[in-house]
Amino acid sequence: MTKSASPLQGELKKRKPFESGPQEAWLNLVRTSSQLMIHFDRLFATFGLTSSQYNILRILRGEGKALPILEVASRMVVVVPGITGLIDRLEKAGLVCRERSVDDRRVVFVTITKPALQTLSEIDLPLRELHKLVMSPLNSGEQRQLIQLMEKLRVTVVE
Amino acid sequence: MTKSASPLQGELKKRKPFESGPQEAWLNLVRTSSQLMIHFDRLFATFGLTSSQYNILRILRGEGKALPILEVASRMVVVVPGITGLIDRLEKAGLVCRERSVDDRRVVFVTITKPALQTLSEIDLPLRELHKLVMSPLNSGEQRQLIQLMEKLRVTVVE
DNA sequence: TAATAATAGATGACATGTAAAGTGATTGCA
DNA sequence: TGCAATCACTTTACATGTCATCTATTATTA
Repeated sequence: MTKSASPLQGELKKRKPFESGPQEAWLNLVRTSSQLMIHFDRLFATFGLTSSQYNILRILRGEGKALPILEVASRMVVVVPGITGLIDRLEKAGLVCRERSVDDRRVVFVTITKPALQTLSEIDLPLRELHKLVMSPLNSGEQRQLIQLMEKLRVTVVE
Repeated sequence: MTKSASPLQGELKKRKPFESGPQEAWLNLVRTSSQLMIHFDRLFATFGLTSSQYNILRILRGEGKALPILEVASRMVVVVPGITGLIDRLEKAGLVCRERSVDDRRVVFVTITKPALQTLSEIDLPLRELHKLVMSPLNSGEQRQLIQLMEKLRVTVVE
C-alpha cells in the first residue's frame, strides 16, 4: 500500500470534490474499513477460514459451552438463513458439532471441537499482531478518539 | 463493579474485555461501518439497486462518457471477475449498455442509459439526506477528525 | 381439547465477492 | 515475420449474505 498524493478524492478518481462533509466522512469510513478488512481475511485464509467462520468459532470458544444456533447468529451480523450453511460447512470441516436439544427438540446446539480450538490458538498471536499493525498509524490517544467517534455514530443506529 | 464495560463489549455479548486497544479500535470501526451501511443498502433497494450497482452507475455518471469495464472495476472495491456479472445484470435491467471498442477489440466500453440517469437523480436528494443523518451524531469538527483518522489508517503499509 | 400462533431452524433463489483457469486480441521482440 | 507474453475480459466454482417460504415442535388460548 502506498500513500496517495491527495486523499480519498484522488483514490477514487473522483472528478468533482465531495458534495458535503458528511459524504466525505462516510466514504472515508467505509473505504477504510473495507480496505483494512482485506488483511484480516487474508490472515484467516491462511488457516483455511473465512472471517465469518472465524467469528463463529471465536464466539463458541468465548462461551465455553454449546450454544443454540440462533444464539450464535444473534451475535453475528449474519441473518438466520445464512447461519445454517455456515454451520454446515464448519461441521463438514470437523470444526463444530451439531446436537439436537433433548428439552426442546426444535433447538440445535453447536459445540466447538478440539481441532478448531487448536486452530484458534494458532491464530491468536498473529491476529493480535495484525490488530497492532493496522492500528499502528494511530497513537493510543487517536485510537481512543476513534473508538469514541464510532460509539457516537452507533448510538443513533436505531430506526 | 467499578467502571462500566465498553459499549461494544456489551453489544457483542463478549464476556471478557478487549485484549488490546488496537483490537477494540478495529472492532469498533468494522462494526460501525457495517451497521451504518445497512441504511444505505436499504435506500438503494427502494430504487431496485444494490450498493455495488449504484456505485457503478455513479461512476459512469460522474465520468460522463463510456468507460472500459476494467476502468470501472478499478474504481470499485470489487474484483475483476465480479464486475462481469454486475454489468450483466445492469445491462439486463436496461441501466447500462455494452459496446465493444473498435480500436482494441479486447476492450468493452460501458455507458449509462437515460433511465439510469433518471433513477440516479431521484436518489441524489434522499442519499444526501441520509449522509447527513448518519453523520449527525458528529459535529463538523468531529467529522473532520474522523476523516483525518481514516486517512492516516489507509496509509498503512503492508508488504 | 382443538385450533392457532410462535419459535427454531432448514431450504431455495438470487446478488455479490474471490480465486483459478480459459479465450480472443494485441504487443514486444528476436 | 513469427511467436510468446500480455491484456481485457469471461467462465466456472464456491462462500457468503438476504429474502421468502417451509417444516417440525412447542406454547397459547378460546
